[in-house]
Amino acid sequence: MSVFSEVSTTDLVTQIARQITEAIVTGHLKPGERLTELQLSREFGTSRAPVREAARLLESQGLVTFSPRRGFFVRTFSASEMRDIYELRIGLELHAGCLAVERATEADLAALEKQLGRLYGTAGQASIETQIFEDFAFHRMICKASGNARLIRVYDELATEMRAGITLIGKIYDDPQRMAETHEPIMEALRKRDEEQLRGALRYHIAVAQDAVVALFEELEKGA
Amino acid sequence: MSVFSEVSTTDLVTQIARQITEAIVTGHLKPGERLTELQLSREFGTSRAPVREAARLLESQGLVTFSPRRGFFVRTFSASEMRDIYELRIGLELHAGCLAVERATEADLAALEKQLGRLYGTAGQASIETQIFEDFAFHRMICKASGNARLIRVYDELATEMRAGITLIGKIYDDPQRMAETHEPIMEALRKRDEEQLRGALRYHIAVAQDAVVALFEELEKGA
DNA sequence: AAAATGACGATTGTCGACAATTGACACTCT
DNA sequence: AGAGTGTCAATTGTCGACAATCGTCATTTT
Repeated sequence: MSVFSEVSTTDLVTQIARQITEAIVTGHLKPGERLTELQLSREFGTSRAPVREAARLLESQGLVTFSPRRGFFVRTFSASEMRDIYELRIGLELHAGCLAVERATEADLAALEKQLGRLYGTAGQASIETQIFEDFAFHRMICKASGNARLIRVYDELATEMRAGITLIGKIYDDPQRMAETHEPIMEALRKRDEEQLRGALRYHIAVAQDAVVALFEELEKGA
Repeated sequence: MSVFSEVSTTDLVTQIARQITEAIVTGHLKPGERLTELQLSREFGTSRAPVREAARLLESQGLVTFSPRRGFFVRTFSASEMRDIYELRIGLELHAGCLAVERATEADLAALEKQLGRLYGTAGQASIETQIFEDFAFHRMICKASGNARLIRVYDELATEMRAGITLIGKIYDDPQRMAETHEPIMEALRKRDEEQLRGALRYHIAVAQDAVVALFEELEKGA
């Protein structure tokens, strides 16, 4: 048994992709903004090649768009795209929930309870980014409890898009305390392992978020 | 109005990615096989750069895996991964079906009927690749009828993985005629726009396929 | 003979360079 | 002035090259 931990071999491409992703979901890079390869490569202190590969990764992940001979741009989300994303999320998360009802271990449930506590903890003090992060973490744990690795991958992609969209408009969580409370019906259904109740609770919870986000995006489009 | 059709500007990367994908799903490139950049670039008559970018695309799509300093390999599927893929497909397609029940136009339904006819048409004469293709086309049309573009993107990714897996083992559709017939309950539910019946029919249909594929993969793993 | 070591070929990681293309601006002509 | 045209800087597409690294196989050591 080795006493040494592995030396990090994360290649440049992955590192760059991560940094760009972070910049996008935190709103540091704004939708529609152009990603100039040369400029980025200079900032990262690398050549253009790794930047291009990283950008391609993000493209297939839907975070940036690519136009031949014109380059990469931070993806813009329309209201209808956001509607689609949330609609897909409903299907995905309800499915995950049903699986979780059958498969979740006691440890999974305990972790969820703990995460719910963290949600309450964010009320009043944490930044909005932290609130968003913890909220997503809760829902991700439900997907995790489904035991389906492929499902989580899709969910993570969706989550990234949602975060990018939400950060864009900022104002979603007007009341953190209330935000945490709306998760209670979900947690309760999970405790009871009641599939039908969980489906209902999740569907309602996500639909509310969908309505809010879509409405904001429609507002945004009207203004533009 | 222009009389000229657009000149194809598909860049090298996309072309290469398509060709590699095709080679994988048709079994021309076998799982676990190494993708040597230099060799591929010579075959395509390009340099390594576009090949690398294409490979990265396929990686995030899950068709190839990437190991730093070792290169790209055609993805191998385990039985449990296949189970996850089909399990996710169930969630996805049932959700799509429910949406389709509400939203499908008469034209959508007519197209589905036509596609069902094509399924019968493949019986007896078409190659197994054609049968698989037409089968997937039918299910894709259900997703299309959901009107959710994001959902289709995920479905297409899953379909690619399923095709890659199925081609690997080859023998799934032992009786094309019967394969076509098993789609009848689905079509019937769509005609009646009966959500519950559609969910049941789809779930059963896909679960049968899942059982067959997973069993074959488990067989394969035992042998190896 | 088995295990450890060393060297070599093959392959990837990254870079800088050059041609091709784009978009914007200035210019011309009517 | 307005439409069209030409020019130019900025940027992308692609390439070939070189260093770093990995796997393999022969060699040495115990």
